[in-house]
Amino acid sequence: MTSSSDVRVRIAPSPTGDPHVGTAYIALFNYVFAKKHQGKFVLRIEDTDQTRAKASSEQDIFDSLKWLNLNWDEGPDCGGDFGPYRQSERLSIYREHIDILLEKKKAYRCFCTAERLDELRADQKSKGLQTKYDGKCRNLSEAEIAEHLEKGTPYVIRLAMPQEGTTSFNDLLRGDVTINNEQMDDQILLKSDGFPTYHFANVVDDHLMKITHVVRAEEWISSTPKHVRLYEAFGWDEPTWIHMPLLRNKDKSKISKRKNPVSLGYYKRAGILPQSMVNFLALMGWSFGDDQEFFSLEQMIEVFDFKNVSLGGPIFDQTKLTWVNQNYMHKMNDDEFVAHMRDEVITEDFLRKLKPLALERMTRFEQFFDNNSFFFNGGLNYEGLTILPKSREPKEFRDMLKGLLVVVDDLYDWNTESIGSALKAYRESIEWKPKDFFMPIRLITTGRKDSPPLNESLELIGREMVRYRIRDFMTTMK
RNA sequence: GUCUCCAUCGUCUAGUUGGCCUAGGACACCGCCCUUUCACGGCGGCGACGCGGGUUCAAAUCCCGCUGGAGAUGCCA
Repeated sequence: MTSSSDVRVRIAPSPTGDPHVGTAYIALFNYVFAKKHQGKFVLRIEDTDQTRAKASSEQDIFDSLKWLNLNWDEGPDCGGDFGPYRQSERLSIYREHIDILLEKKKAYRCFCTAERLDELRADQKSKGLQTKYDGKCRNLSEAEIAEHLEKGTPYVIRLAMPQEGTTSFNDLLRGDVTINNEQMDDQILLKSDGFPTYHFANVVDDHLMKITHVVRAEEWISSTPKHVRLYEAFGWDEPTWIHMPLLRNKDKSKISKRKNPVSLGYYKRAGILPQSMVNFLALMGWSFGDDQEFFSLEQMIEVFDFKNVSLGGPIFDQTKLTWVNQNYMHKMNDDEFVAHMRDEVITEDFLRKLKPLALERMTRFEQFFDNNSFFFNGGLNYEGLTILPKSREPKEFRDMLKGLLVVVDDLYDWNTESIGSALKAYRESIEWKPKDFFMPIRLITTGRKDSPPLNESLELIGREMVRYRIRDFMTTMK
């Protein structure tokens, strides 16, 4: 029996984009559980995907979590006894642990090419079979392995899963979960670029960082048996597994940016107070008891118990979030209101960015708010505006906007130059006249024809709000 | 397709050891009141145990099946 002060939990976001509301959701429950038991809350950055990791995103994660007051005890910025806390800085640790498994014959080198695996998968799929590695490299002779290594054939390391029997684990919220081992794939642990996969890095790090409770989202349930087998291969004790429900879109699918704003930055920009967000997130799948809907982080910690978690995936409904926020807003005193307007809404930083766009279009300062309201607003009102170009059908206009959303999503950096070149490239690819293309975008994102230069405006409005307005407009055109 | 998880009002949920549930609260919506307008606030209304079998004196609550939803099935996490 461990004493409660031994509790150690973590969140492990990957720095691949705007900090996600789902990250905050899981962070909240980890944080509250840690505080409840006087334990430690660890922040670990999972930057093992070289193709997707984005440098600025790590700082954004820090900022977002701090904004919500979900402060961590150990992490890349503040250190701790079990660092480093950035997976890209732990490569040698993973190497050592791979060697242990190789030595124990629990893992093996796989020299199969990506092409072969694609074909294998396609073949299995066409036959209605489960897709899974066929074990070709599982029993290579020492000589064959040596030959491949000699030639420098790229390879990955796979875990040798048991091929019969079952694997079970106990989830604190769901009880025992068992799967047949035939279902289990020989999970890749180390990619050919030498980086570990999530599954491997995660297990190694959780063990070395002495994580006692893995609190993560439901989407991980199906890979937990693999993790269990990994712990077993090392001879380590498993943590307690706790799989929280998944936040959902309106259509019940896993929450996603294509269907719902998911960026914490968006909600901050949209005027949601951090305590509103935390309170609302807590209401997703958990209840305070006694029908109490409003509570602080401190109050939540006081009464927290995983027993009060309900397992149905909650729909992230902005209407209720707004209502929670309204409640907190209306409680602000004069000082709080002034401070918030000054520090969060009409900030000095924003005014400085706005000045070159706004000033030359004004003859009196009284025009400031009227001219620039769309920089501060959320959704816009399109009444009285003719947005659809005369020469285009609604259907193709809609398709253009769908493509535009993808362009907005896929843009790596969000600034005047990158926006400009991306829009230009997109327009050229679909061969629309500039007028048919740019004016509707201007109208949709700013709500007016006489707004400042488009690229600059879009940068200031922000990626998330631009995406929101395009989607919002699309719903109005039915 | 296969595996796994889940299942109370449109939405978030209470219901935790079966009876006090003719299923409670909140959001949204509708109506009324307050009010020179709007908002806030107050009062009220609408509205759910997915279906079928068991077990039991008694089931939203336990068991089985079905159906439905979701996730996983990636050298993403």
